[in-house]
This record gives sequence, C-alpha cells and structure tokens, in this order.
Amino acid sequence: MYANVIIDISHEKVDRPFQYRIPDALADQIAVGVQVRIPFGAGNHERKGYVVEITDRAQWNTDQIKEIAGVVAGSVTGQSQLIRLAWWMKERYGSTMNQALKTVLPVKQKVQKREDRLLVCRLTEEELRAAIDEAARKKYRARERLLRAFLESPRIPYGIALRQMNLTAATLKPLLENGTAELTAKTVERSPVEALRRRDAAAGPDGDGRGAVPCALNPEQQAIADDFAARYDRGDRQTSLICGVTGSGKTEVYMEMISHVLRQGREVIVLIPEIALTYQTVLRFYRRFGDLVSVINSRLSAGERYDQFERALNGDVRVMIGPRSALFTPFQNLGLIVIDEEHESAYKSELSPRYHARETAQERARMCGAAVVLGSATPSLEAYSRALRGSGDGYRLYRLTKRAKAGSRMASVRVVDLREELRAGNKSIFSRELKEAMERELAGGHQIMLFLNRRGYSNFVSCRSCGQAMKCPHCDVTLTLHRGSRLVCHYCGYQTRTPAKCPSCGSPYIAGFGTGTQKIEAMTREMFPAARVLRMDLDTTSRKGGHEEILASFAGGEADILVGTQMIVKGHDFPNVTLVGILAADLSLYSSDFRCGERTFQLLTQAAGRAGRDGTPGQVVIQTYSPGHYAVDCAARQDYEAFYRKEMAYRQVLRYPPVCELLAVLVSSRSEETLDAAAAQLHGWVLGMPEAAQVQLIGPAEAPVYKVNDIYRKILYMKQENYDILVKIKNRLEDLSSRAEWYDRVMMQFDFA
DNA sequence: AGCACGCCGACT
DNA sequence: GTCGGCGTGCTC
Repeated sequence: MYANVIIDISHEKVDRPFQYRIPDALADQIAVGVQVRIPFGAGNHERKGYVVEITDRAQWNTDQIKEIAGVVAGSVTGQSQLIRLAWWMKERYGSTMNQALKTVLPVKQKVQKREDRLLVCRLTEEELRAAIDEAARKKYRARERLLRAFLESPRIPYGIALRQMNLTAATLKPLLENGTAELTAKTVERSPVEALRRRDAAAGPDGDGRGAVPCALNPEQQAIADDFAARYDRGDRQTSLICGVTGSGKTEVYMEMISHVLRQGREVIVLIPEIALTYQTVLRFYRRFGDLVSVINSRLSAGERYDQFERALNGDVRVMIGPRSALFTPFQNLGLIVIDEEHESAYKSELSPRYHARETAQERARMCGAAVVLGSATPSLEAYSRALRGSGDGYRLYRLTKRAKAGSRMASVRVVDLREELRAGNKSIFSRELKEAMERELAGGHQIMLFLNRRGYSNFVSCRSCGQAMKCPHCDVTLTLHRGSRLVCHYCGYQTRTPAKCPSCGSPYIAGFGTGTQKIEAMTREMFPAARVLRMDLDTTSRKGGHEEILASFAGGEADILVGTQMIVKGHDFPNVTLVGILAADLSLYSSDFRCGERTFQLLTQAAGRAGRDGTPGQVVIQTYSPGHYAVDCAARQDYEAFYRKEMAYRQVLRYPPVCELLAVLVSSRSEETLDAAAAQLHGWVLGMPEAAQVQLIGPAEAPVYKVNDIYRKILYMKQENYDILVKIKNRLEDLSSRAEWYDRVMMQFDFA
C-alpha cells in the first residue's frame, strides 16, 4: 500500500502529493489525515507531512518510493472529509495545500499542564490602595501594575492567576516576603467549559442535559423552527437566513433547530464572532444542552483546543460553539452549522487561506448533507441578496419582527448635525442635545454608553506651524499618540517619543489632534465630575479576561458611563442603559473600502440596539457630520430594507460584490522599481488573456497604505460576474509570475472580496 | 523550503 | 592545481 503525502513545507514548488510506501508495521495506524514522518529530498531529512490519500497503485517507479518513517504521535485519523474541504479551500482561496491542511486539521501539541497558581492579596482594600499609591510614588511600575490587577479582579477577591501577568521574580519576591501577597496551590481553570461548570454549579442545566426543557417560543419563533424542521426532515438543505432585530430571540430559534438535529443523532457547529463569545452567550447553550456543549475560543492553547476536538471526535460533545475555526470540528455526522451574526467581518480569515466561514460552512455542509442557518439583524448584502433570490442558489428567508421580551420597545433615535453645533459655537465633543440627555439620565440613576467608532481615525500629532503630521519612517501612515507622549505605528509597531521640535520646520508648537477613547474618557470626567466613568478599548482589554471584567463591572452598576470602541456594542445586555451616544458616526464612512457604508450601518444599528431593552424606553443620539448619508439615516430609522436598496444600487453602479465577484491582487516589494515592473507586467498579462474583454480591470494603483515596513505595495482589481473566470485568471497569473525574472523579489497575494 | 550538483575566481 | 561563491534544479 502507498500513501500520498503533502509535505509540511508551504512552497508552491513542493505543494503536491508525494508517494510513500506504508510499512506493514504502520499499516493499522495510517489513515487519511494522519500526520507522518517521512524522509524527504536528497539528504533524506526527516520531515512531517499529511496523508491525503491511500492507494494500492504506485504512481511512481517503485524502486524510488521511500518508506514512511513513522506516525506523528496523537494525530487525528479518518477526517478525509476535512481533507477534501482543505482541497476546496486551496482551490477557492488560492493557498498552498499545506496551509489549507494546517487550518483544517488540528495538530496535537504537547499537552502542557496549565496549572496556574493563584496569587492572593492579603491586604484590605484600603491597604491595597495605599500600597498602589506608594508604588506609584516610588515609580515601581511593575509592582503598581500587579497591585492594580488585584484591585481589578472581581472574580476572586484580590486574587489573580499567576500567568496572567508577566511577573518578574524581583517584583514578586518582596511582596511575598512582607506578607502583601500569598501563593496558593489552587489551580485556575483554563477550559472554558470547566470554568463555566464551576461558575454555574448552582444554576446547572435545565433537565438532564439531553434534550432538555426548551423555553417557550412565541408564535413567530415557533413557526420558523417548525418550518425548518419540516424541511430538514424531507431532506431540503437550502441555506436559511434568519433576519431579526436585536432582541427578537434568534438564539431561541437556533436552539430549537439544534435540538431537532440532535434528536436525529447528528452533530451541530455554532459559529459566533469571537467578540460576542462571552460567558453569558455560552451559558444559554449550556443551560439548554448541558454536557453536550463544548466551547473553543482563541484563549485556548493549541493543546486545549485539540482536546475539545478530540472530545467531538469521540462523541462526548455534540454541539461545538466557537469562532471561525470551530468550523473544522471533526464531527463524524455533522447535521447543522449555525452562523450567528453572519455579517461580521471576523468570519473572513486574514491569513492564507483567506477563507470566508459562510462560504466554507456551506461547502462543508454540502459534503456531509448538513444544513446551514445564518442569522443577523443586519445581514451582509451577500446573504440578503441571495435570500431575496429565493429558490435556486438562494437562501430561505425567515423574519423575526417582534421583540421576544414583552414590553421592550425600540429606542428613539435622534441624529445631531455636528456642523450645526460648530456653527452655534459648540466645539466640545458633546453636542448640546447629547449633553442634556446625559445629564437627565445620570440624574435618573441610569447608565450611559458612549461609542466612538475609531477605526481608521485616531490621535495623531502634528505641527501647528507647518501642518506636518508625524509619520512612521517605515510606513505610509501617521503615528498614533498613546498614553504619555509615546507615538506608535499601528502597521509595523515602530515607537518613538513625541519630538520637542517639528522635524521639518523646527517649530516647538507640536500638538495632538483627533479624539481617542482616552481623550473622550478624560473629557467625560471633566464634563460630568460626579459620574463614574469606565473605558473599554484595546488598551484596557489587552490583558486576558479584561474584556469580561470590564463588562461585568459595568453590568454590576460599578460605573455610570461606559466609553468604548466597537467592542462595547457587540451583543451584551445592559438592562439599565437608557442612553447610547454615538460620538462621530462618520469616522468609518469615508474609508477606501467599498464595504464602509455597510460597516457603518451595521455598527450604528447595533449600537442603537443597545439602548432600552428591558421595558425602559431607550434613547440614542447619533452625532455626525453627514446627517444626510443613507447609512446614517437608515440606521437612525432602523430601516434595513431601505439601507439594502440604497447600498445595492451603489454596488450595482460600481459593480462591487455581491453584484460582481472581485479579485484583488496585492503585489509588494522592497524595491519600488521592481514593484512597478511587476505590476505593469501583471497588468499586461491580464490584458493579453482571452478573457480580458470580459473582466473589468482597475489599477494597478498604489495600495491605500502604499508603504508598510519599508515594503511598497500596489493593488490590481478585477471584476467579473463569473467567479470561475477570476480563478482561472488567478491561476494563470501565478503560473506566469513563477517564471518571471522578478519572482523572488515580489510578494503576491490574492484576495477574493 | 533545503540540499545537491555545477561551473568560474583568489588562494595554500 | 584546489577551495568556495551561490545559480539552477529536484525532491516520491
């Protein structure tokens, strides 16, 4: 017997199967998907590879075929379906087979015991605060950070997991010696399900966990679940799109569908964007399905993730919840894939293969006869247009129009024109209307969320004399001002201090511009000194668990105002929030991405949905310089249909997806001349192809950020209704460029939008 | 990717 | 005469 093996080298030249003999001793261990050790090349160096096929036919001179040296310990067997999925991904997204296999097949890492010891603080709160002040005064930065972590740790009073912080022995030792802190042998649970069980021991799942007690659905929800079940039973596997406003109870419908599929002995994958994958979300599934549920998230180590996959393979787990990568859970009899918040951009991978979870889920489902259910309050144009198409390759559209909770009303939304404010002499970041509303709600003892859509816009420093902005020496972007006077490049990580004099004109008048969350927080405190303000952004959540801690403390009423970026608007329930302020709706509106209108609409709609969910009427104030823009206007009116028609018209005119397929070819090089030559040649090649007349070519033009890390970048776009034609062109370009003179000095990346 | 083979310049 | 530069080509 022979095994066809993909060698673990991501290079086009060796990205094809190599055939090896299976020694008798290994015959029972080798199956498709197994990782093997094989001698490779003239030096017979041992490398790893994936078995992708087993055959009794030698496709090579038998005397030249080498033997498999061994099986990599603990590799997964029998996932031929995932191998086929990897092949499809390689073809669809243009990666190497090796890269596709790596994303699809879990690899068993050394299962390192993650026995975190707990560091417990022995001080009272008062003493702790004093100790923090002292550390701050003496400028013991590491110690201050550690002591603050105690204070901010709500789960176990003043206890933190040791590995949570990068502690140096020098910091820790004095604290242990003077009795400030103590190390306990108690381990901290790493597996989210373990942690869940522990934290929810009292609540427990309803019923016995197997087909447990369902909660009552309203007639609308029930009708959808029934229709789905009927279709499922007669083998109809058309993709479903559930379109329902925030709070309309999509999750209950998913659970009913999941129940139905589980009863047929099949398994289920539920995809949720990482950012919404919180304790509360998972708890709902756990309550319904108990031990059948498992969760994976990015915080799990590779080994822990593997453990969860192994449990799925053994049948110990039958519902897997997780982000994009959970799609590759090795279930044997997968019956349903649910993708919640289908429109989220997190479903598109940034790494090669740059797959989209929605498309890949549909392919996986097709392979094993499973159904796909998508859900969103603001569906992607791709999904909604297919839902409107109906039969054929269209989706089955279900609508949830009522809010599930009785008495909850939609928020009232007001749009404030910031240009008017400026004309009226108000230069503050708070419009008069927002300020008044905030004062009113604070007086009423309610909570407020302030949302800053900061993407693509942040603090920068410029010279007031010559107007020159401080730029990264390696990239074509302005540097972002961080805490203190640190200037950071968000593309390459370059850091510097704010110079004392302008580097181009020598003027000492240098100042920060723009508005970041830190600044908003400071201004909020200034304007409302009595209010307790909490900030949530990348800086405050970078620490593990920081995200949930902040949300938990806000939900617990420990603050009146929460200031933050995108992450505060994603699927959290704060019953006491009656006012949501969107400080600058247009910040994401004018980027160079053709989806910026869609993103803005989704973000604003979601932010607006945060207010007034529990019977208390909610208000939303949207501040903007573009009150007339349809993305802002439609979001204010909570009118998805109107937005869809406008946006679709725009895509139609400019032939953007989903009207057309779009292929972006990103070429980059250290040398501008080489880049120009390569881009020009690519352009020429496309023009010379027989399909040239049918594709719309744009560029090559400089990429939105032309230089990153001292590497120059250009983009060439191609539009075509027929996806296969673009793939053909892509393959031909790859082939031609591999023989080009500049091949090893130019990077090429293909991305299907 | 890595490693061999192979064909031309400055050294014991 | 030989050691070593890295250009081209192959890997089951």
